[in-house]
Amino acid sequence: MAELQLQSPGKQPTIRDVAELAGVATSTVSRALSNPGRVNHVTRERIEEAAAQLNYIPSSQARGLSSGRTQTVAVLVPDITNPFYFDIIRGAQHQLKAAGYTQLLVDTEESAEMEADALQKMRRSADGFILAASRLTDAQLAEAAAQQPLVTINRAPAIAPTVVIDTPSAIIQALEHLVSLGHTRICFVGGPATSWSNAKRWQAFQEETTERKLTTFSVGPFAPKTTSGAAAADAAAHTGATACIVFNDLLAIGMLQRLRERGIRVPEDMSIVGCDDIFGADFCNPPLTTMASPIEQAGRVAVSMLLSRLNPQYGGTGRRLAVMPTHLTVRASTGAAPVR
Amino acid sequence: MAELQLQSPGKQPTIRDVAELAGVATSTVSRALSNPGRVNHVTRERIEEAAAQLNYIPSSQARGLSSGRTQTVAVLVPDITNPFYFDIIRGAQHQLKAAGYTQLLVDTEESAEMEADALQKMRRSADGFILAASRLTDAQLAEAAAQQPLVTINRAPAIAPTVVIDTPSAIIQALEHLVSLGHTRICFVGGPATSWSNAKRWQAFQEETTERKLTTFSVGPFAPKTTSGAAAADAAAHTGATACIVFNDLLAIGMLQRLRERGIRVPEDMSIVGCDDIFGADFCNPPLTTMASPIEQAGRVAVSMLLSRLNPQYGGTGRRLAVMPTHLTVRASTGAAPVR
DNA sequence: ACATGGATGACAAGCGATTGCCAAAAATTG
DNA sequence: CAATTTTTGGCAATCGCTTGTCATCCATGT
Repeated sequence: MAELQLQSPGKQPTIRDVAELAGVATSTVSRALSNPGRVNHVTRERIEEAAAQLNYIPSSQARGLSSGRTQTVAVLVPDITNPFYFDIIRGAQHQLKAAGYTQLLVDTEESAEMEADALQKMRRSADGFILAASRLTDAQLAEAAAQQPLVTINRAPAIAPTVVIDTPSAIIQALEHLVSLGHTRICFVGGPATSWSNAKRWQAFQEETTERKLTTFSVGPFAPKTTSGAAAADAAAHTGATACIVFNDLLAIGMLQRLRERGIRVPEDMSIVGCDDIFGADFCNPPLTTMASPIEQAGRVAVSMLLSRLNPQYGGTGRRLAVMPTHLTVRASTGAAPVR
Repeated sequence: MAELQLQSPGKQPTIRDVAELAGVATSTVSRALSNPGRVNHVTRERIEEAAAQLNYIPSSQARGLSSGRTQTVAVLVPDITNPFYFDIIRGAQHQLKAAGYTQLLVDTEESAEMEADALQKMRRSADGFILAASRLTDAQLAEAAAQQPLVTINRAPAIAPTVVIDTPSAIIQALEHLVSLGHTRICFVGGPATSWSNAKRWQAFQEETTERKLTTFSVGPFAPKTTSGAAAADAAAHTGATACIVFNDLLAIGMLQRLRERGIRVPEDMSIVGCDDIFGADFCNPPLTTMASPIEQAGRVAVSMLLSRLNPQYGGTGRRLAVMPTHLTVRASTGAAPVR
């Protein structure tokens, strides 16, 4: 492929070269390429042949300049190294590529400011945004949503179209599981204060434990990283709880390590339930009981929602909310409550 | 910030609006913004003020169209969900952002074809490319390198500027470690056939084991995923080796799981050494002895090399090769050879 | 006070595509 | 076969910015 690359490397063929070779006007080439059906079948074939021969690739810059669209979607995640997000990233990437879009990945480093900044700086260069676990305030988010098309993941609906992972219901499953194992003193280990998911999980935890008349504790907030696990483990152990429901797997895995160091056995002395079922949850020690969800699918759905908004002609339901189901995956980090 | 957003949402301010507000020509605005020093201090301030007031962001499209540069670099990785790469991605992202560039992330899904395709399709939209663990043949790579600026990571030098992680020397360290533990029958568990790193590691393994007169085996190739670990573990166990040096941590972690299932104890019956020290290597069971390297730094260095090529005026050494040091991190997956 | 040179900033020509408009050609109809 | 409709494809304006060219202006040296 690409054998007759005789032009000097720097010179890319333009639409004019193609038009000349095919013996038509540039506008015809443009239409043949981006709006087939508007051009004669034979002519189009001739044009496509010429384009292929020249190894012509339209300049997305020029295309964007005149059409106003960039065929690009920016995906903002708080932490690129958090395995939770790369399933989202991959899901989004798949769906975007299928639709001929390019993905712009931005790591906002858990900072609302960087997030707002990226949103602002890229508003010209992206047709739309996917905000995964946005750290923005409701007001900031509303403002951003007013300026450009965006879809959020794990964020309050109503402000913008959103894909939520139904962790509250997973919390209930987790509590049921723990109660059935005899636990009555349960601790919630909280994630970032600005995380909407965290708030929802905490809320579900409170409601459910109150109803079941369980003794509860809570510690946190902690950064959602394994390195915060030590502090979280110490705090949780100090409460006297026999089981913990942890904001996410990263934190839970960090706790596992610390508890082991301290000689607190999991699950004999303390049961741990994580959330997300990320890469690593199945091979840590002990393997983590966790609330699993179709994260990659969440990424795909978010993109679909965004694209149907960007290209209303393709139809699409235009729904503003998608809820992803979750289920508890029981592994070895939960067990019967210790006898007192 | 951005309080007087009175324009209708769709209409972005252009350079003309800024020029008008500041009372100068558009060209002056352009120069003031992208080439300060070419414009009077006071005038520039006035322009900057006007720009800020209008919340003006230059269109990267238009800018790219006339300048020929896109201020964008594409980073191609074989598998976005492989933790090894996200350190590279993050390193690259940091360095790119610092230089005012945008990162385009592409997951080539371990496919040489997708890689070549992306390289081709994006040649107009990116100023340069970073190819992490390229799966291209030497010929394809040479062709690509002739068409556009690119830097490879973990790929033969000479064809293009490269950042290599010095795993061969790490292999030697690993062998030394295993020999000192009494192992004499060692198996190399190979990664993808198209991986240059794999070839280099295998070569180093062979040379060193020959010199030390060790009994060696090799199995593979295997896909670098935990799911391939089962097959790899079975094959390795079958050889009768007492220790394995595994292409990467992903595969090694997969093997760990399988060996456990089969009742083969690690490290009592079999020692395992991984490579890369990825996320998870420290908390798997048992924690993995592995060859660690500054992966994020590799990403940063690759970007630096690329940028100094794209912007020769900024100087930069223009070196074509950077070697990242590695060292063995001993954890619990290696131990004394079993007594026969 | 005059010539000189360096800053400064206005003008206008592109960059490579898209797209509205319209004329020519082809297909359809009565 | 003429009249009408539908297709087809060319012209040229336009998108927002960069940049080469050149006139103007001011500070400097003599």
